[in-house]
Order: sequence, then C-alpha cells, then structure tokens
Amino acid sequence: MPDGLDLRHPVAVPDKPALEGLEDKWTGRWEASGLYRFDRSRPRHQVYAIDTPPPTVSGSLHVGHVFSYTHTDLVARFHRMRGKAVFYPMGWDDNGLPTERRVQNYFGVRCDPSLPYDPAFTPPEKPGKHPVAVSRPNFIELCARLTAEDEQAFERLWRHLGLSIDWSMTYATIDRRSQRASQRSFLRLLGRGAAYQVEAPTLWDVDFRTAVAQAELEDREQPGAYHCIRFARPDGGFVEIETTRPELIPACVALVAHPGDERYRPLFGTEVVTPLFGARVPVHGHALADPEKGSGVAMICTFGDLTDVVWWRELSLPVRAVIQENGALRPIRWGEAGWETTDSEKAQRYYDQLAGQSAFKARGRIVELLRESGDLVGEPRPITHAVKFYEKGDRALEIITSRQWFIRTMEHREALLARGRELVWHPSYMRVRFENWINGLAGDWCISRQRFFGVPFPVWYRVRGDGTVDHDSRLVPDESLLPVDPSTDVPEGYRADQRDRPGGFTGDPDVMDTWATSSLTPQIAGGWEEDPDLFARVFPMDLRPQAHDIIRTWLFTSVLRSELEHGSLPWKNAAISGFVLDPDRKKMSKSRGNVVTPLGLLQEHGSDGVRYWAASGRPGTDTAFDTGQMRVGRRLAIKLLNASRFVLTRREPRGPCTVSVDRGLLTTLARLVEESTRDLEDYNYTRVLERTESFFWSFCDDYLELVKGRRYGDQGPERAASANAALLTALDVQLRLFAPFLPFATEEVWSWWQEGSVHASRWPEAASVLAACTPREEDARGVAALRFASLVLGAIRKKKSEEQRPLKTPVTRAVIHAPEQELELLPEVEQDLRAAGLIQGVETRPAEALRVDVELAASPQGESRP
RNA sequence: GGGCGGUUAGCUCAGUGGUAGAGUACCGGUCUUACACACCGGCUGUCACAGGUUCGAAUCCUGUACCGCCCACCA
Repeated sequence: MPDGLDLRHPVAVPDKPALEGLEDKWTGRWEASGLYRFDRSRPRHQVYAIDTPPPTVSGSLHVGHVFSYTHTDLVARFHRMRGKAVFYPMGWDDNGLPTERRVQNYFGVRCDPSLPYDPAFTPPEKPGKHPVAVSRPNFIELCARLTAEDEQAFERLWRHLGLSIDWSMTYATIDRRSQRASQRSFLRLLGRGAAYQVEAPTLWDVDFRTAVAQAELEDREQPGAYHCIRFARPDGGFVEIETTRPELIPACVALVAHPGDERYRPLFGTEVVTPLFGARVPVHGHALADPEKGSGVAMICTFGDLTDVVWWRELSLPVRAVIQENGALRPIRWGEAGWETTDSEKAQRYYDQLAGQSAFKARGRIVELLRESGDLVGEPRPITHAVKFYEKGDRALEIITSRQWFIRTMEHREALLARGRELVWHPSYMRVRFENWINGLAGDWCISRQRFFGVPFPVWYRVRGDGTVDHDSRLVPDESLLPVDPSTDVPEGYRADQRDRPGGFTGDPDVMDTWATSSLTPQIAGGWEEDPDLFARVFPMDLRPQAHDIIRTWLFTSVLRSELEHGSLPWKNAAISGFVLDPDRKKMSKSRGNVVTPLGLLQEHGSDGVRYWAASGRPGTDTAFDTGQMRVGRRLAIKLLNASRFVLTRREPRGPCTVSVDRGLLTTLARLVEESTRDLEDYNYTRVLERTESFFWSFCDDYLELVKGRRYGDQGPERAASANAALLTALDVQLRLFAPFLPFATEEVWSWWQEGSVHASRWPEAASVLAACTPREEDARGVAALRFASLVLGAIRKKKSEEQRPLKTPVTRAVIHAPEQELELLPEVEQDLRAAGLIQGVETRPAEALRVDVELAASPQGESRP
C-alpha cells in the first residue's frame, strides 16, 4: 500500500460505481500500455507458455468458446501475477475445408489448381449460377480476404471478454509462417523416411472427393439390411454368405471363415464362384472371421470396410475396385485381366445395369438381379447398424485405392503412450482417452487431402518422356525457399513452360490435412527455426488447453509431431475443458440451433459475470449453460465495487492490526491465500473462486458490519487504525485473488487507489497478508473471536427478522449462552458487537452450545406493525 | 463389446470415514449513512438402488440401473 499517498491525492472513488463501460475502458488501456505483451528477455524458467487453441474462423464463436477460453485466461492471469512472463498468443484456424466451402459459396468460385495465377482477378459482385474457376493462389487470396474479416470480429470479442492475450503474436494456420513450418517439418520427415507416399486403400469421402484420416471418422447409425447370398461351390453345392453391401459382389476377391470353423474348413483352399459375375474366388481361413456373425463366412471385397483391407493385405489378395472417387460404380470390361469370369458375356450384361450408378442405387438394382437369378436366399432383413462417415460428410465413406502421403505413426505407439504418461493431464482421467485412441490405431496417419485451401506439399515429380508422372522421382525445394506452392512455383533447374510436359515436371496437387499444420501450433507460435531465441524461451510449452473431443486429433497429432521433430513433449500440462450443455443436457452446438450469441451475453451480464459462470466449470467437466450463474457473477462484481468504495472512502487513521478480530480476519485470509495458490497451481480455479467468494461475502456481511463503528473512531484512534489497516489489507488481497476471475471490476477498483494494474501486481502470499499484523503471525484466537462475534451478530439479526422489526431496532438485553472458552472471547469483541447490533446490555451464561436470548426495545412511537 | 465420468435440495453444484452444505428458486421481512443491481431471515433431502467393510459410510469395496462421453475388426 502506498502510505501517505492518499492525503495528498484524494481518493478518486466514484459516488455510484458501476460495471457499465468497464470493458471498453480497460481493454483500451490495457492494449495501450502493452500490459499483456510477452517479455522475451526472460529466461525459460521465468516463462509460462500457452499453446492456445486456434478457433476455426469460418464459423462463429459460440458460448462454448467463451467458456473454455476463459479457463485458459484464468490460468494465464494467475501465472502472470506469480511473476512469470506469460506467452499467450492467439491463432486463427482458417486453413481447411470449412473455409473452402464458405468461400465457394460466398464468392461463387471454384478452385482449379491447373490454372495460372491471375493477379488482376476480382470475384463477381454476386455469386453467379455457374462457379467461376480460379487458380489455387487466387482461391487462397479469397480465403484470406474472407477470414480476415472474421478474425477481426473474433478479436473484438476476445478483448471484450478480457482475455489477456498478446495480440502482437497472432498467427493464422494458413499464413506464410505456418506454411513454412508445416512444409519444413514435412520435408524433414520425408528426408528421414518418417513421411512416405504410397498407393493404397484409403478412407475416402465421395462428396468431397478426398482422402480422410481415421481421426476424422465418426460412426452413424444407419438403416441397412442383411442379404443372404449364395456362392456356387465346385461340387455343385452352395456357400451362403451374409452381406450388407451386395453391390460389392463384383469387387469380391475371396471368402473367409475362421480357421477353426468345422463347417467351412473343407472349403479352405478351394474356389467358389460369385453369383451373377462368375468370378472364381478362393476360400480362406483367417482368425478375424467371427463364426458367430452371419453365416460364419464373409465376403471379402476391395473394399467394403477396414476389415476387408486387413484381410486383403494379410492374405495377399488381388484388387478388384468398383467404386470410383465420386462414389459411383466404374465401368469394367469383364473378361479382361483382373476381371476373369466363367461367362464374360453374362457378367457384362449384369454389370452394365450397375455401372455409373451410386453404390446406394446399385444396391437396389443388384438385389433385383440376385432375386431373379435365384442367388438371393430369402429376403433382405432390415437392420440398423453403425456406418463410418467423415465427420463433416453426408455420405458413408468408401475405401478407395489412391496415392496418398502418410506420416509413420504405428511404429511410435509405445513412445507416444509413454509421452502420454509423462504429460500432466487435468483432469488425470482424460489420459485414458489418449491411450484408447493410440491402442485402436489402424494405420499410419494419412495427411494428404485432395483439396485446395491448405498447405500444399512442397514436392514436384519428374514427368517421363512418355508423359507419365514418375512419382518416385521427386524434386523438393531448399528449406530457405519455403513456403512454395508447387502448382505455381517451379522446381530448381526447370522452366515454367516445362510444367506437365514430357521430360518436364508436375507439382504435387494435394494439400495437407488441416491437423498436419495445427499439430505444429507450438512450433509455429514459438518461432521454430525462424526465431531460435524465442523458441528456446517458450518450448516445450507449459500448457495445452483444449476440449476433450479433439484429444485424438489435435492433442495426439501434436504429441506425435513433437516426438518426431524434437524427441520431447510439446508441453508439460494438458488442461481439458468440458462442453457447455444446454438445459436438456445436450452439447450446445450450432447444428442444434440452441446457441446464444456470445457478445449479447457479455453485454447483458457483463464480461465479469460471464467469466464467473465459466469459472464454475472445472477442467474436464461438462457444464450447464446457466444465465443465473452469470447474474450471480455480475452481482458479485457490483458488490466488489461497492464494498471497495466503503473501504476506501475512509482510510485514516491507519496503524498496525492489534485488535483480535482484525488479526483473525487476516489470519483466515492468509490461509485462503495459501490454499488458493496451491489450487491454482493445480488448475483448480473453480475452488479458488468459490472460497474467495465465500470469504468475501462473510467479509461484507459480518466483518464490515462489526467494525463499521470502530473504524469511524467510536473506540479511539488506535482501534480505528487497526480496523482500517485490516480493511485495506483485506481489500488489497481480495482484489488480487479475484483479479483472474473478474479482471474488469478488480482493475477498476485498483485504479481508484493504486498505481499500475492489478493484473501486473504480485499474487499475494500469506506472509505479506500477516505483515499488517502486530505481531506478524497467525492469530487463532482472533479467528475464533471473529467467528464468535459473527454468530452472535447473526442471532441478533435473526431475532429482529423473526420479529419483523427494522435492523436498527436496539437490543435492550442480549444473554449469550456458550461454552466457557467462547465466552472468554467476549471482551475482545464486545464493543464491536454492541455497536453493530445496537446492543445496550450484554450478559453471559455458560452452556453446552451457543444460543443468544435477545430482548428488543419497544417499537418507536408511530411505528406500528401487524 | 471394452473403457471413462456422472447420479446429493425444484434447478446449478460443493462435499473422499465423524451431526447433510452453498448459490439459486420459493416464502417472509428490512430504505440499515458501501451497495434496493441491496440487505436480513426462513423453507427445502430414502445423498440413484442393493449388498458388504466399519463403532460410524454421501464418502471405501462389490454389484445393478440410468445419463453423458471415448474407443472398437459393426461381414
């Protein structure tokens, strides 16, 4: 406390303090003063670095964002007050499919990577009927233009919410810095053989026409049907299989049953013939076949599901692919190599009725054909079953053989599990999800996407003399040239006119999965390889905050990339936030149409009020959307303004805390400070707010009432000085404890009184709280005295309330029944009690438990109550 | 099918072996010189269910039900 300052500079405490306008007032001043700027002169051990989740820009922020980003800010503010230089950047995730879709619709364009860049291009005023084809660089420009507007709106919201972000360090996942990091990491993985390209069966979305990764799958319950189909055996008999995808019969390459299944064992090594198409396929045994499922024998197609891929690979089967990239059955010449049949004319006649149709339509048609030919046994039996979908897609995934880039993952599973144990999870049980995911991985991570708005692969291929692409003959740029776009940039040693020409080169047409870039956010934000000084000060970071739904994507891939690139974790802690649930206990999301506009909430309840609600959500716990809690938070903030006004309007005389209840108050507060520090170190911000709030209300309701008269001098200047010192110390400490939660109200109060910002002040310590006391130590007797006085005062209030009398009604006689050791405390508090309760006479009686008999003065004249 | 979390007052949630709590809602009262955007008081419970351990269980153990979520090779 700046002693003496107050007399020369009268306190600027407003008569009617209010929350309105505090957000605008303080966000502006904070920005102007550079309060939240990262101090990059500080060594690593004095830095607290946060790997902020970059929100997807091509949408709008919702209350779930406000919720979880507040949690991170609480932690950031705490560590800043603990003296750390907090590295707290913001990123924008503008890379990827959501942005692409939005730009296509907004401008009426479509990306054609084969077109050259047109510097003069301007999009149509309004999207036309037919999309305009633009080059990839032009398309990316449009993406950047649209996302820039959104990013400004997001930034305004985050500032209004009071996030203590250093806005000078903002990045976007499509900006040049991110592209460089992403391409550099890719080239290094490629150089070490940790990234590879292969033509293989891949999960494929037929609408987006791109490969997708395992992490982007979700199961959806879909109606389907079991079809019992017979395959002809060489001995004239039949084998019956059950399938939900009869349209894949032309893609059938084998049947499979469990090796121990006596029913089918005689068939192993023999061939059967597919219905309609007459293809000879072998019957194999494989442990994955489940005798309990269907008829116990399954049809292996290339490819119906992931199990087919396993069987196909392990049994070394050929490929008969029928599904095309767009999901339709492709044309096939039966009888040609790979499509051998016992009757090519018949096979062709049947197949021609399916070719070109979607899988769904072909299924309907082939059922008719099978029924006619007598190969359908019985009728299809409708079922509901889980089918794999791309999480952003509308049609079931197919598995299509295509050339894709992968990052080796499977061989690192044990190392990643070990990293997961090294990471400190908040809450700890979230680690199980990480382990579940790793244990369930089916293959390496496919990172290439057949899309446009993303980071391109920095790779070209030589084109052979015959015009075919030699994918094994790769050309890669020097790292110093990154980022490159192989669709417009030319590899070293070639001219632009050799593009796509025999003897020339061609660019890799794909872009990286958005997670292939997002998984590098610690490296991007930390200036990996571009600002080694900064990187050394912030990496590995301290905290990754994120939601639990993206443990398998963002968290997992980040750990993987850091393991591959640095051989370390990217951060020490992972704080996993829950979801916001609507009153029906469902996750709040845009698609459910129940999302509330965040800015409206902030304006109605105040940012401090909304933050109060958010802080009630513990790490990992889903939290109900509750405007009632926001109102409570708003009320707390207002109360803080008013109580502070009361404390600050009378600050002299001031001296050491010698009075018992004053020392008791500060002792309790010192204990609260210790607990709060421990809890916040452990990311348990919710408990800190609860306890601080609880302390604050009893400070207002009991302590302030008790000492009101004394601090005005009723008991002489020395006892007033003790009260004032306790009040000012308690206010000072409570403001600091509340500062992370209620940054606006606490800063406002601080400005009435102190120099600088409360957010730049030091987090309190127990010793400094007790420093106002004489002697400077805990006072257990004072704690008991304060508690005793509060209980007596409460009993008197209760009597007045029960009698429906004004609180200013005098108490003619109060008889306090209590155990001896409590009655001994009375002299310490009697004068305060008499003043606060308007008590005229006090008597004591020994008793087992505390009870107060209260006699009230007769009603004043003129007052009459029913 | 495997796993994780949850089930406490009408609602939102604290409470990890010792007399069931807070806020909110509801009811009633009070203009009390910081605050009526306030204050004071009151009411509210088979701690999901069933067993077990213990002097004692909301709390520990076993099982069950329901809710939410994660994962899975779902023919």
